[in-house]
Amino acid sequence: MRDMDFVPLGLAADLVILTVRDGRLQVLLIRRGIPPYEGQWALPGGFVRPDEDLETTARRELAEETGLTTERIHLEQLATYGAPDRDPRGRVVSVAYLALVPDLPAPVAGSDAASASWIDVQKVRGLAFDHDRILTDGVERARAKLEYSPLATAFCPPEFTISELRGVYEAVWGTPLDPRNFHRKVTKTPDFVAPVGTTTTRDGGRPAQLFHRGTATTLHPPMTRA
Amino acid sequence: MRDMDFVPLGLAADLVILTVRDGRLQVLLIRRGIPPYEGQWALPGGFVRPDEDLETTARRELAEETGLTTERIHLEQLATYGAPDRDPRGRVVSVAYLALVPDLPAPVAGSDAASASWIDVQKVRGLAFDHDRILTDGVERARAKLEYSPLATAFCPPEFTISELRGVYEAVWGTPLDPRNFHRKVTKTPDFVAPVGTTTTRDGGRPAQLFHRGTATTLHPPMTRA
DNA sequence: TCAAAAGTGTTTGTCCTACACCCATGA
DNA sequence: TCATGGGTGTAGGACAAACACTTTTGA
Repeated sequence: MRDMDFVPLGLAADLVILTVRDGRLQVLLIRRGIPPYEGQWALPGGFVRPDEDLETTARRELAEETGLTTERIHLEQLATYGAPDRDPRGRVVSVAYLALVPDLPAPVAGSDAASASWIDVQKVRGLAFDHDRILTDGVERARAKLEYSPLATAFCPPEFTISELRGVYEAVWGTPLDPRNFHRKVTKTPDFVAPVGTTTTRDGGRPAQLFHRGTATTLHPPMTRA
Repeated sequence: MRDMDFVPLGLAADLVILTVRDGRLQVLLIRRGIPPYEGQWALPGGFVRPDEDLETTARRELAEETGLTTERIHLEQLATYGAPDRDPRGRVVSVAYLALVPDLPAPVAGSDAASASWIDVQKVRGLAFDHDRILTDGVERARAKLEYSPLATAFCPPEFTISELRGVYEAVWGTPLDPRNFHRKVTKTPDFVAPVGTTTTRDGGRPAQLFHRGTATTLHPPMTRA
């Protein structure tokens, strides 16, 4: 690093916000109200303010788009995209973040002027800028992380059943899993989940135990895709 | 993303360049010749030029510091660091890259004015800026990737023996591995390595087969740390 | 002949898969 | 009572750790 050299450029934080709804992996997109790419779908995001940390920007945008208290939301840096021609307005470097949120009880309200919607990840094509690529990277990250981390719980409400957790894996990976073996594996992996002590019949059939997140940060051995 | 908003800021690419020498994991550091942090060790890096892609900046710096043709060098984006106060000169956002290079036959020459050295990763402390953190993240990434990718070969010359490859794992992970089981596992994992057909006695003892990289991009099943 | 490293065989235990089977509820 | 999902048991196979053993070189 030599002299300071302030090239004129914009610094943005864009968000890949994923959730599982109706058994399908979905992403929160906004429809752009202004050029460039007016009318097209894009990832939510915004410019980093002076003296604002990158993650603070991301969390602020997340709160604006989802209307949620974001303290308990999983948010991690994904990657940075800086091709010189990625934004027709000029040089804009975007730090992308990946957020995993539970199926929201409240609708996506108050997301300023632009209209926001949950869209099936499978159906998304033709996003503005290089957002197709960013989304692909985010989904791939999420798929990989479910294998060796307890991150699937980030898609669940505070209390969940084992089959709800299984539904997350099936939606994100797009493959069916054996309910019996899944149950055994999850409950036997140390600190993956912890029993609450109560049961629910919201999934039908025999009452299922409720669990909340355990304290594990990595899974040994990992969960395996079919 | 709303209006263009060009906050004055510097955009830099910093490099965590790792190698394995003498059985130890080492990182390339430069001693800073100018303030801030004058005289302290830091990661090599430099500012992104206008209209230059981020990875191009990283590869240019890599070539400058190592004197190598960088085409065959493994280089991947690590993470972006943008705390407002991380550089006392002003707002500087740094995109960090991780490079894995073989034990260089040629010395580290021509790295402009600053003096560059290979330092044992274990012994590094007190780097300039937030470079301790960046280095830690880079080493952690390398350790994790050896498990499920054939990336250990990036530390090896084009032709290598199985025990040289094992030496890479032992150095990066800091644990001894069973030579017999390691040999079996590597040679039986499809497309991890491919036999050249010749042998060498440079490691002493019975001649060892030489291998080069296979075409695999992920390892199934993964290599396991002790 | 000996040391050193390469490479193979074998045992033992763990984990995964597949599926038979039983349990507890609502309709 | 039946349908539905929750949960346990178990047999068979794949794989990993540990280590005895053989092979091929240089000194």
